[in-house]
Formats: sequence, structure tokens, C-alpha cells
Amino acid sequence: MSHTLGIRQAQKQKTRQALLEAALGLLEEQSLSSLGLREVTRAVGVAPTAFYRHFRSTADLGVALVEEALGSLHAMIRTTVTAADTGDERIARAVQLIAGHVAAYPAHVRFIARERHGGVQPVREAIRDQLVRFAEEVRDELAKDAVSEGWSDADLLMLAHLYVDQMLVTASLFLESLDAPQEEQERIRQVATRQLRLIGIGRRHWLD
Amino acid sequence: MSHTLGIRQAQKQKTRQALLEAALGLLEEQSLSSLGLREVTRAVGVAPTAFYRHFRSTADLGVALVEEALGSLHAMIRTTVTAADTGDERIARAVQLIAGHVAAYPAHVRFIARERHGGVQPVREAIRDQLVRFAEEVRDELAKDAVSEGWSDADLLMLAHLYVDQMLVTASLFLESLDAPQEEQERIRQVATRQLRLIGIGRRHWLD
DNA sequence: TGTACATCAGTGAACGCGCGTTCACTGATGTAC
DNA sequence: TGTACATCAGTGAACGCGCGTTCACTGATGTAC
Repeated sequence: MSHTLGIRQAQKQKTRQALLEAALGLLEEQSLSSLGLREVTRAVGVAPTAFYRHFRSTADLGVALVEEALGSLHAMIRTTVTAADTGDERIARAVQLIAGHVAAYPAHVRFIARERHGGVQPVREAIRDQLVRFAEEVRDELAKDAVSEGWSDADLLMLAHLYVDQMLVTASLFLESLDAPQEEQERIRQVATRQLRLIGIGRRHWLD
Repeated sequence: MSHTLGIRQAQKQKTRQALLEAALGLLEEQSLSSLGLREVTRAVGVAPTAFYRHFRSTADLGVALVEEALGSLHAMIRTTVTAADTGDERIARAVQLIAGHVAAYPAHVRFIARERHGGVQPVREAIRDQLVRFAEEVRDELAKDAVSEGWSDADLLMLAHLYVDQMLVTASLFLESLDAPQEEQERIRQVATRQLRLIGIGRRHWLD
């Protein structure tokens, strides 16, 4: 044992986490570029000045949120793509995975969708960098598949980006439908499934 | 003649247009949810109170910008999809069309990409409604094609949404590359071309 | 064409308010002996 | 284990500033006769 972080460090981490979570909550109804430092500290119940012990600015906090939000997406994306393959039931399972993730972490998904093209440059860059890394991992997964025989590395990456973007589009549709009737989610699920199927068909015939 | 709008109406339209353009410029570096009314009037050179003669709020101005920005995209999308078809040169032409549009109206493209998932609900809804209309038009274009024989209406709409989303993804990549070296734009052009080609292949084999 | 009145886009002063940031501080936690 | 000092997360007062909104106004444009 011996090094359990210390009371002071532990408390600091707790406050930092509270700030991140409060910010994520406030960002459901606005963009990062209009999020106020005082709003966040008020929501947590600490003095405004405490903010500076953890972040330089709200933009800085945003970059930290990218790590957190995409960390949770990380595992999901890999699994989805491994499943997204060509088989129909595997595609259906992948779409269910996305829907489940959106239901489990709606604020994370909203944050990424919103700030990917948002008004805060460092955050946009952090998201773009992570998505590039995702695409590279997806490419590596795709490369393992027999269907990928004869594919160039560039084309695998091209397809990987198509999958990643398609996943984000689908996730944001599920997000919008969270308060909608069941049938709406079912409709989105069906469209997404068919889109992935069409891409899968294109993939199988790419080298014809 | 007789009804040339009147001096007063004409001047009012001019001011309104100046407000819209100033806002669009300011939105290159921030999101609508943080855009201030005074910022906009300052940029135009009118009193803050003049704003209220034209818009109820910045959100209201945002909705007006959606019409303007998507109006310019409208023609482009139709042409792109008609071209996007299956032939390789037609796809290349479609991608060039997108690149050209982004170079001609970067602020419009940025606004739509940014506010599509942004923090202002009425604006998100206005964009979503317009994109649904686009997808329906694209579906109608696709239906005319011989390749679409035997396709259900739902599947044509599914493909139309795939094309519309893919177009926006590509447009926002071109946008990010506007200040990048020529090779970067060339790379994006090539990836986008291959993605459209893959989708086209999936389309041709959909009913196999 | 000229006159008298109505309209209304844009003005400018004033308001209360919450913002980000600074600063010296407090008191619990950590460390050295 | 106990003591003396150092560290540092969080405090609270204070600041100057720009915000959105209100209001009564002005003067050019429009309209009726």
C-alpha cells in the first residue's frame, strides 16, 4: 500500500471531477464557448477562485472533458467495428451497441458532437486528434479481417474513417431521439443498420 | 414599376443584411450561444437597440442565418448528388463541386457544421428540418436513376441521408484544410472520392 | 405640387447584473527531525 | 509519538467591464387630401 495518494490529493481530484461533471451537465443546454467559470463553480458549490486550482480556463476544462468523453467511446468504437463486419446479425449488434452507449452516456456523446465543430479551437483539435487515433485503430481491426485481403493501407484507413463518421452520425441521431417515442428509435436503428449494410456490400465488392 | 419597395424598406433590409453578415463573420471564432447582440451591432456600426428592429434575439438571428446558409448549399447538394451517381468521373466532379462551394462560402459551411449540433435549440431544429428536406430531394433525384429500379422508397431515403451526411463530413474536412497546404486538400479530395465510390458500389449491389 | 400628419428605423442615456481575474487570507494536510 | 514549519486547496472581498433590455426621443420617409 503505502501510497494511497494522500488526503489532500484525493480531495483535489474529487473537486476536479465535480467540476468536470458539473460542466458536462451545463453543456447539455449550451456550447463550451458560452460556458462561464462562475456557472461551473456555482453548480459544484465552491468559490469561483477555486476553479483556477484545477484549470486555466473553461477551454482547458473542455480539453480535459474530451479525454473523459472519448475514453468512454473508445471501447465502444472498437467493439462496434469488430462487430460491424459484414454479417447481418453482427451489424444489428453493432447498432444496438451504439444505441446502448448513447443511452448510458448521453452527455458524453452530446459534448463530442457539439464541440467537434464548436467554437473553441483547442477542443476541436483534441477531438480531431482522438478521432484520427480511433480511425487508425479501426483500420487495424479491419486489416485482420479476411475481407481486407488485397486492400491498400490507405483504402483501409479511408473505410475506417467512413465507419467512424457514420458511427458519430448514428450516435447523434439516437441522442436526439432519447425523449422521442420508441418507434422513432426503432426507425433510426433500422436506417443505421441498412446504411452499415450498404457500406459492407461496397466493401465486399471493392476489389471486383 | 410603382412598387420598388420604398426607401425606408430598402434601408431596413440593408441593415438587416449587414447584421446577418457581421454575425456570420463573428461566428467563425465562436458559437452562436456565446454571440452577443452588442458585438453584432458594434461590427455593423449601429446602436445596440437597433438590433431589436430586426430580430428578437441572437437565436432568432441564427434561425435567419440557417435559411441563408442552406439556401446556398441547396443548389450544390442537388447537383452533387445528381453527379454522385456511379460513374467515376461524375464522382470526381461532385467532390470538386463540394470543394468549390466550401472555398466560395466558408462561413456558411462553418455555421451549419457548428450549429447543427450547437447549443441553440431553435437553430438546431431549423437545420435539421432543412437537411430532412434536402434528403427528400436527393431521394427524388436518386429515384430517377435506372440503378434505383426495385428499390423501396424507404431504402432510397436511407441512401439519400447517407449521401447528405457524407457531403457534410467532406465539406467540413475541406473547411479545416482551407489554410493547409495544397497536398492536404488533395488528400481529402481523394479519400472523399473513394468513400463515395465505395457507397456507389454498395448501391449497385444492394439488390443482389 | 404643396401641406399637415402618421409612421417607424435608428438613437443614446440609463439600469441592474453577472462576468473573469487579482489578492491576501485560512486552516487542514504533509514533512522533517 | 510529538513538535515546528511548509505546503497548498479553497475562501471571500474587491475591481472594472460589457452585457441585454427599457425608454422616450428624433428626423427622414410615407400618406392623405
